[in-house]
Amino acid sequence: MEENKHVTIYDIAERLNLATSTISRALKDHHTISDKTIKKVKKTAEEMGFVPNTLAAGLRGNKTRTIGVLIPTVTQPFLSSLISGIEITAQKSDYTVIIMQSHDSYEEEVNMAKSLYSNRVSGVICSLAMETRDTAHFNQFSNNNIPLVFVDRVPKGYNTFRVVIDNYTAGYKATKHLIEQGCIRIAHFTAGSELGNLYNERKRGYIEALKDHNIEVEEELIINLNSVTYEDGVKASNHLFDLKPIPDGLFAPGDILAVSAVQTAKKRGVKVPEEFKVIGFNNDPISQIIDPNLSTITHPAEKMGKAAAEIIIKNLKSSKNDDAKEITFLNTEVLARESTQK
Amino acid sequence: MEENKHVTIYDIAERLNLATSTISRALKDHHTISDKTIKKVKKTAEEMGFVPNTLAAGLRGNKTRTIGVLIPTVTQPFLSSLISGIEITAQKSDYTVIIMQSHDSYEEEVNMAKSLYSNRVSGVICSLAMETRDTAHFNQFSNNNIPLVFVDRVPKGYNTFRVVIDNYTAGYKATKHLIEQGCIRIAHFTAGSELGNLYNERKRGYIEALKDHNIEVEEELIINLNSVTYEDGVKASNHLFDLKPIPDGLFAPGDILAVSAVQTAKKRGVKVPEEFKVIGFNNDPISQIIDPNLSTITHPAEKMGKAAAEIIIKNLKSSKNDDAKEITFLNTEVLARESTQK
DNA sequence: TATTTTTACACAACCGATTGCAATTATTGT
DNA sequence: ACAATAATTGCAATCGGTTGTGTAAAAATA
Repeated sequence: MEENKHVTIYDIAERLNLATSTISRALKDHHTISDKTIKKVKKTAEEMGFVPNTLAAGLRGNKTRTIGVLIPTVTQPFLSSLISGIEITAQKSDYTVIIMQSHDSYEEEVNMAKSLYSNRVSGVICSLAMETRDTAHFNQFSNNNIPLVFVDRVPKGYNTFRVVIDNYTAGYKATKHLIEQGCIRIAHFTAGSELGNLYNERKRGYIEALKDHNIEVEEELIINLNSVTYEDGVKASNHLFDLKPIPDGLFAPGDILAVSAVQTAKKRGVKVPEEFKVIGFNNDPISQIIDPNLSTITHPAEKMGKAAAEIIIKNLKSSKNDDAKEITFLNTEVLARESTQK
Repeated sequence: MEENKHVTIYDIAERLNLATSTISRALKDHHTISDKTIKKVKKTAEEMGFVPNTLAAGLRGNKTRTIGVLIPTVTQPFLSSLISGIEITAQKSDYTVIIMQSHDSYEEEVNMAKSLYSNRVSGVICSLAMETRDTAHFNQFSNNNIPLVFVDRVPKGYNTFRVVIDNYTAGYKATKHLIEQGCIRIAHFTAGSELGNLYNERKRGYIEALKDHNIEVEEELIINLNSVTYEDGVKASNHLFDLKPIPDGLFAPGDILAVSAVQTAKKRGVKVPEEFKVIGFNNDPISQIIDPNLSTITHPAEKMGKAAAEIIIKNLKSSKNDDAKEITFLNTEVLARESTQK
């Protein structure tokens, strides 16, 4: 149990009779240091087990090479894939990732944002909490020139980078797919959230698709959920199956909801897809597990993570204060599987 | 677009005509500072939008209140729940969590460990990569008195904290359950990994359970997988169903594998659970989605995360150099669902 | 009132890497 | 051989909190 104190560049400097500045430069191949010295320093550093202190460097240079990620939770497949993408890209450029969960709480999001700022992250990637209604807590980043990228659940009217899918089009595609499979009375689950209102967009797509195909929009078939959970999905599904006649299709803006509908249908003796076709959203793992396999809309989580991280890194490199905070749209596709088969 | 420079305690000190030391102490309610001053300082800090620089504090105090988490991936349900548990506990005690993924690669694990050390994390929670065969890269933590907790996939013969389940007993229970449900020829999938060999333990439990119930252990029914993936599960399952007669039960040490077996069974016309009963492991979300619902063994991911984080935090508080690195065993249970019904 | 004890705050070093600038040494040209 | 230039390396300040120690003022005690 030896108490190795951390080895610093001072230790190396002493050993080699050089200045710390020389060590510092040698370690990063600065051109003013001779090759001989560089080799010597690196060798000694290696021998002594030197590991640079990120804090010191970060404090001095005011850059930490750290990307803060602020998301509702890590346990949703979409979000953990998002993280994965961020992390892979970050790792390539030698960035570290700090992850914080808001648990969809506004208060926690505010605290976490402050904590990220406190840690002087170089950039921030965020997907908004459900509860969040204003974005003042993100000003500390914008004001200090810390690149900020919102992903998926993004605020309106806030000038930052955004990486999203076109939820309107996706909703349209999903609904159109159901129509093409023969549905004429299509139900829809939705959920209200003002800021990161991707459900509204999907709903808009749903409605437009119906209109374009001359199908009447029935308010009774659009069910507003309190939360996007399995339980609420079951409730809503039961409600649908209580109707007479029941609808013949459902566009659920999430695979969990879709699965809850399929399972509720089974319980109530409704045959999927014969009597009731379902399309979900996200292409979560469960969509391929459930029987019948769930048709769904792809949601390129990992790609979105990569894109977001790349924006941060690129922005940090150029460091020019682009005022143009572009929006990156990633593509989505219909995955036609068993649950919407004719 | 105002360029607010970060507000520091120097700024506050100047404004109030006080020393930075006073500011620093006032902000943390040091007893040598008068209440009046404390209030004044806090108010001003608030007004000026002061956010402490974690780096500076960490550098000086050599403690960052950061917990490093080093795991194979964040996308497995077990691991993302583990993170969730860690994060919840950390947040309560005002710790930050840094997450890094090894992607089951030894090399990456070594790099990530170095990076965590470089970030001077206060503690480390790790679940080993599949590839990892030695633990030398963790010595930097032990040697420097940085608490290290291994979770789930833990190394043998390395004196650190460990939070695990009793894989042997869990394997025994799972197998016993199958026997109780009437199985007499029980197959088992396993996977080889030397260091964090939880599969070996589960297998050991499987074998002992068979022996205790006077059932012959047939090598032919124990299949060694290269990886714990859906694809390899399908292969192995097909292999089982090629046997004559086919086994009547399977203990799969992971729900993905179990699901792959159930789905392969369906494809090949084998009825689950009538002809073939299956029990999985982990209680992943998919276990409740698949039809028939999968019997499984609970794996208290979030609890394990919490336990691990608590160990770190407790250890950091007492800071006494406990040589006793206890092992925390968490409980597992059989969840009997449809896939093993008589 | 004089003296001791508290109370409240200031001073300054410190953590470890970075970097502008000065200084030294080596190299080149004439 | 000597100035001029280039190549190396050293010096010292800096980032922003933290903390041991010193000190002046206020309060308590004699």
